[in-house]
Amino acid sequence: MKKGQETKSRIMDIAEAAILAKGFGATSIEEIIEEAGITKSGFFYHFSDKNALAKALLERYISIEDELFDGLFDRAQELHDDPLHGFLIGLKLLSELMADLPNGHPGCLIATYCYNERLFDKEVRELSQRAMLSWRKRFRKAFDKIAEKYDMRDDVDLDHLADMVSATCEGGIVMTKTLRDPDVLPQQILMLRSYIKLLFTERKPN
Amino acid sequence: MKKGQETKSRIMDIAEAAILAKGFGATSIEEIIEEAGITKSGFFYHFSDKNALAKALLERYISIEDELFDGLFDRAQELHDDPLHGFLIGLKLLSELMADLPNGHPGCLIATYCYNERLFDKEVRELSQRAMLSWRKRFRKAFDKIAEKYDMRDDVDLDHLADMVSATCEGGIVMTKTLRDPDVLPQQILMLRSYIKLLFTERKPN
DNA sequence: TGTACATCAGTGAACGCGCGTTCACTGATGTAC
DNA sequence: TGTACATCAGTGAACGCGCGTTCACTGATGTAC
Repeated sequence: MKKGQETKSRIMDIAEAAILAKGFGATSIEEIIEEAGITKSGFFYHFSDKNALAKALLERYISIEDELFDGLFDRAQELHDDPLHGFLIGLKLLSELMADLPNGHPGCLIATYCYNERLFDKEVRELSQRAMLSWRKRFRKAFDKIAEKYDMRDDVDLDHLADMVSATCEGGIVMTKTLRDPDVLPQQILMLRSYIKLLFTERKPN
Repeated sequence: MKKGQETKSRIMDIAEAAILAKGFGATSIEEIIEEAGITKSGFFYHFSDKNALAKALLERYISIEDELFDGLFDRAQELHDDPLHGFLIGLKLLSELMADLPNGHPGCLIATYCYNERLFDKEVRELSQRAMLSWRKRFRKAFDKIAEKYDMRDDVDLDHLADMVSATCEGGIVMTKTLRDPDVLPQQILMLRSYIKLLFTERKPN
């Protein structure tokens, strides 16, 4: 990586950690550059203003998260070609990944941003929104495939079921952070897994 | 209500709304007093410093939320004396209550605080933690009663199940705020209801 | 290989504004006798 | 009922600090000929 890019991503790492712990408005450029070991003008060389930092962080966060989901559920599907069992394995892998974070999940950038919405311009807010909708679509696709093969014990909307994946992660993260207990998030993911296991039932051959 | 108390709670209303939309650090005393129509010294007459405001807001939020849960699930239990069906009615009522908020849920103060943790002293952080644990205990009690009468289709820990109520609310709120869609939170509560309905199954008479 | 120029990755100093907090004060209301 | 005093619910002015942003600049590296 070129020197400029290396500095830029270091700024972003520091900023992200600070924002997840104090919110965007309470995170000053001053403290970021102090930790990064550059001057304030150095910061403004990389970001035109503070909002540009917010946008860059969110874009990076979303693409990392997308890649993570891609890799995880693709790999799970390789381990078991049945759509339901593949998805259940995916959730197990996700739970294990979250359990492996030594100090618990540091927080979801989209959640902080939603509790800081008034600070951002329309562009950033729409970026969050699009990401949430893309995750709905992603999981909806998986549930469509499952529903082709399995009957459902309860008549629930598959979009709502898809949203449950994001909601469980967001809720689990808030609880893990509040309780300072790294286990809550992975356990909540396993609770979601339990629901999906119960919800879908082998289709009777007709 | 005496005049001082009336002003104090007006300050708190304005502050809470601002904090849920911008975070604690980005909410200035200046903007609060402007909206409240008092001077800055008037603010400091009611709160010794900004942290005292944070603490007062959290205490009020927790006690309101506690009363809400008490009222709701007590009433639900009156409507159906079976512990499972009473609880399912409670979740339905909760979902309807959330659906009735015209602009969607404004946000959970505990969630903002967890994403602003570095800004608060130990006292405030422990207050959040205790509230979360008390909700776990509250719902755990309800599930214990249900589990006395019903078998479970899946062997899950009842503390984790109890946590699922808070996690669903927190996750649903984050999604509702991010998507600007008031329906997501109530629907997620109904998804939780669907899980609980499937999880518990009539005990065979022995 | 040498030179001229362009781009990269910053530095240093200054700016004006708004922030949280303090302090001496004041007018209105309540209470004791 | 009148008076003295205490408490309540604030006001007004001032403070020093840190914030985001701008601007003219610079040394190191890369590229063209």
